[in-house]
Amino acid sequence: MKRQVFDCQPGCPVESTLQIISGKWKSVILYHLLQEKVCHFGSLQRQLVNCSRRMLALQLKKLEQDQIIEKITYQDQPFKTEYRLTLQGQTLKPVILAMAVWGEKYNRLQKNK
Amino acid sequence: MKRQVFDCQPGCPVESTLQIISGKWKSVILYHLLQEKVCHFGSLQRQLVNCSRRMLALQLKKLEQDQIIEKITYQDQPFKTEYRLTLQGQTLKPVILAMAVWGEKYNRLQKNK
DNA sequence: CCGCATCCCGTCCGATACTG
DNA sequence: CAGTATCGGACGGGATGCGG
Repeated sequence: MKRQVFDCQPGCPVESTLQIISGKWKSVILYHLLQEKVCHFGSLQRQLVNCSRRMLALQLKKLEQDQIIEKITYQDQPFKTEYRLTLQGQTLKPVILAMAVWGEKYNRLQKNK
Repeated sequence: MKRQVFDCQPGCPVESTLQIISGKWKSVILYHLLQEKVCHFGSLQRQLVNCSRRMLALQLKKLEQDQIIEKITYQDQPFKTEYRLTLQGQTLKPVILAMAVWGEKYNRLQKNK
């Protein structure tokens, strides 16, 4: 592993998780992949309205390098690619889900203000 | 709320959670507060060995503004401050715990490589 | 001990244009 | 449609020093 962005104590488990899912958009990408199983580059981009093409590609590549997602490219014209979670990536489900659940409750609280 | 760093779709729950817990060190801070109930500034800094004083203060302030933690200052010399989770902050427990659990498993996997 | 202000530099990231 | 290369401005975040 190259750089350790989050070394609190060596081996802090939260730190380890952050190595993988921190980074702009990563967890949101994972959230959509959890819901839809398979996503095209374009459909992801439509969901993440404020994420640039460049940024989306970068984050997808990192997730792929960490073996959280895998990519399948079809050479047809026009090109098409599919992204899906790996088995390893699916183990992140409880983490992403916990975030989604908390966020929903939080949104409801905010609305009543 | 001032800026929306993560607008995927408006109201995306994962995005809402990220508004609160994304940011360098925030979730690690919360992790320690969950374990120890009350932390002094200094003890937090000792845990987060690579977090500068400036950075720690900044993140604590943000968490305080979002009413996730609360601060108590004792005016004795030398100064002392205590941080603890608010009730609202305690609702983040499932999120942080899920991250910790995943990180532990991940660490064990890495060790066997 | 705790926390803020200032300075300053490295990186992130958006805009744009180009390729398969 | 999916992805890469390059550039330049914005911002994050470290170092340092001051003040409660």
